Amino acid sequence: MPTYRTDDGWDALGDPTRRAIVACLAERPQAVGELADALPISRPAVSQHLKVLKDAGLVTDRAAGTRRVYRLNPAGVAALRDQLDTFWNRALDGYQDVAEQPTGEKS
Amino acid sequence: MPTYRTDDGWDALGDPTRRAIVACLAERPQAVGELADALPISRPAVSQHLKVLKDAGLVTDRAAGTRRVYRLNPAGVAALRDQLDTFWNRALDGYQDVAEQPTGEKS
DNA sequence: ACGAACGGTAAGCTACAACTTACGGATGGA
DNA sequence: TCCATCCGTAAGTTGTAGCTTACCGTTCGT
Repeated sequence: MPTYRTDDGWDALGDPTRRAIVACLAERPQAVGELADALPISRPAVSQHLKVLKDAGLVTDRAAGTRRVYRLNPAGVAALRDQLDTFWNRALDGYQDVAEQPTGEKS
Repeated sequence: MPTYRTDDGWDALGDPTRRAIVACLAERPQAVGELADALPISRPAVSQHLKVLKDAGLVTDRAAGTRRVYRLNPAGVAALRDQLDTFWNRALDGYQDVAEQPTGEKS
């Protein structure tokens, strides 16, 4: 049972190429061809990544004629940020003291 | 040149097992054995993941006798969160209008 | 000082996922 | 209506990353 928790977006952003796509889309909404032209990978590859990102709720697609314009989904990004905040706060909760004071943790 | 930007922490959190470790460490600092006992993987595997997380600046280690206590690094988590915020803000910046208006992106 | 335990590293195997080429469906233009 | 373009999917290959077992160094307890 090697699956603890598929937090969607995390898996999606775990890939460098996908992060590059997200970065491109962060600048402005773009079509698949645009992204493929800006990245060193083929169009099909971009499509697949886009599918993953869309499945993760990080991007949304809009049909514009024969083109398909993808854009970032602020809600999805916000969800990730929120989760990160949780980790962060929880860490600070039981750490602040332990972290600063290496209370001479000899045996 | 298939490397766009290795944002450290992203690659680290891209793995479910590593996310589980982070979750465990978020609760409280723990030794390698503790983590291995809580997870369905061997100790060496935990060590390797810990190494990746440490290299990414997401955790720090403290020697406690024969044990090695690892803890989350709030700064590392904050860095991720900050970067996420950047994406988020940038998206909102050039989207709100473009998303609604398909400004006739003909060839 | 000896024994025991904990943790990190090395080497190897397996599985997954990212990328490619090829194909088909759909939409726009002439 | 016919052609061209764009996108998504299918099938296949390859690289890599995660896991395991085995070994070694280090540190504590007796």
